[in-house]
Amino acid sequence: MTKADSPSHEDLMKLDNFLCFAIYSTNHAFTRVYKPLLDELDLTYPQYLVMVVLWEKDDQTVGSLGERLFLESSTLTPMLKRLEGMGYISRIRDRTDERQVRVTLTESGRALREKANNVPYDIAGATGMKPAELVRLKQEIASLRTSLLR
Amino acid sequence: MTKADSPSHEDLMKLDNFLCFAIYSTNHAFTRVYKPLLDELDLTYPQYLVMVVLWEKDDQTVGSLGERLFLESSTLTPMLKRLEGMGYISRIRDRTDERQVRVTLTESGRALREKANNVPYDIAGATGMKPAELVRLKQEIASLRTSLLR
DNA sequence: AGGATTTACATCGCGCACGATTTAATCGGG
DNA sequence: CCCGATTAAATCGTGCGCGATGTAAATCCT
Repeated sequence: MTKADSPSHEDLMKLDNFLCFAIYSTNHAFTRVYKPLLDELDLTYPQYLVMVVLWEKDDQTVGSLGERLFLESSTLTPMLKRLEGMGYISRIRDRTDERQVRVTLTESGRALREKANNVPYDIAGATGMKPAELVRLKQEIASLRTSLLR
Repeated sequence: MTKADSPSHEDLMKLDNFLCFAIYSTNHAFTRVYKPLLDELDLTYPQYLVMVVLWEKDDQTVGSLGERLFLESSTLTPMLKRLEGMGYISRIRDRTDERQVRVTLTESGRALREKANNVPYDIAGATGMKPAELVRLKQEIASLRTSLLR
């Protein structure tokens, strides 16, 4: 394929030219880099993301967590039960609207934040990218996500 | 955060500033976009990636598929058994090295390629990006993956 | 007011995905 | 030639992740 041409069909059918596969495999790579760091906190990677959302804003419903993380209640409910079992959060039905479950940090959950302080720096280091590059790439990918969900 | 500063710690702890989350959530978004297209082929998204690898080069071992896709045998073995059950591939122990399993396309597996012809175009369309942009972004993300796995 | 509809979460079944372990085959050194 | 080490898959247990479905509460509508 030359610079001026559109990719040929043969090119498009090669795995290495799939943007989705780049994303897919890089996502797995991130999970592997996070693993040893999160093992210290007894968290999985998705559980860590939930904690990040709660550290940012405590006392949210299952629905609002799902909206933030793009996850369904069928994914979150079991995850939240595990986090509750570990003592990091509590799940309580909302008094005024019993359909909703309010998720709040426990003391232990708030304390965990300090232990997790270094994680973003370690990860940023593993990317080998400069902060400004990271921000730009992140933004590009986020806007791709928006296109896909449109 | 101003243009000249490094991100503050508070910034770094916000979910929206996580490159990993952009990747994670965009990966899920891709899965959703692929779903209706792949339903026609009776394939899941990871199964489709396996088929793409085999369409590119038939007759591979479980190990080489895993190297290509960054997956372990514990993931591939059950997946390959499903694809075999659907009649798209066959799994046969290598005569000369009985430790290896050779994965080859069946006639039905090769035929499926034609039915899948339009998929890359539909996906490219859903990204809303120009071919050249797609290639550049894909390359950037692939090199990020390389850094992470180093 | 009260039945129909909508909303929020939970449950279930299925398919990844991995680490740890197991099994079987091959390789290598003495 | 044989026994220990290595290699390739498979197996097992755990945790996402989703769509379809269920359940109960809130809301809507006349």
